[in-house]
Amino acid sequence: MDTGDRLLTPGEVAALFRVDPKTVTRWAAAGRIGSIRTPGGHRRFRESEVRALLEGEGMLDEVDDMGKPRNAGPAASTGPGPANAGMY
Amino acid sequence: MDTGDRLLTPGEVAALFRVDPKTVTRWAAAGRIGSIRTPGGHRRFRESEVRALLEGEGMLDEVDDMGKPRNAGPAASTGPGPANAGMY
DNA sequence: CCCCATTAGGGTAATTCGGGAA
DNA sequence: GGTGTCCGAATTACCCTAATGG
Repeated sequence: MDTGDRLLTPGEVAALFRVDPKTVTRWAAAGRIGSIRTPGGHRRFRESEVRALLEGEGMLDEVDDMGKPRNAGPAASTGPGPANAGMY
Repeated sequence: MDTGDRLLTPGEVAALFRVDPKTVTRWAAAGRIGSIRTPGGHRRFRESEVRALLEGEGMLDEVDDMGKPRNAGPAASTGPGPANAGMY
């Protein structure tokens, strides 16, 4: 099923994370986030991947104690998946 | 669905509370406030949650319960949003 | 074809992180 | 128990100009 592979621009991702578009570009350059390059060299990011990152991206299954239930995280799409997470 | 709240940087939250950014970081580490991490490891806080904390609406019960929990809710994480405990 | 907003790239300053000690 | 400050290191933000996208 479609994971919602809508492509987002660096500016969109930057607004979601409250960071500078340049920072998003740096993440892609560092391989922290999957990126698709246009023939011209510009980057595009997958909406599903960005969303997973925002939510805490976890492959951890965790339920809420209050509020509403939340379905499991979406399967990775075409990216290398959980390439790297947590490296400081 | 979307809370539609902006994300604040530790410095912003620190200025709101008149405390050190380091203190805000400790609150997040202690799970007293929800936090979203950037792929780089930096923290972002929800404007709505910070506002609620400033108003004092975050916790309606902070009486003596250090030894016997009553029903004060098991320390939700992000509050209105999906729970996600940061950890890396 | 031209127009305008956004993005890429490099470089430098400011902020944040993490742990430890006051 | 909680907060403010120190340190080194990493990450992020803003400066610029040129190219890409629509």
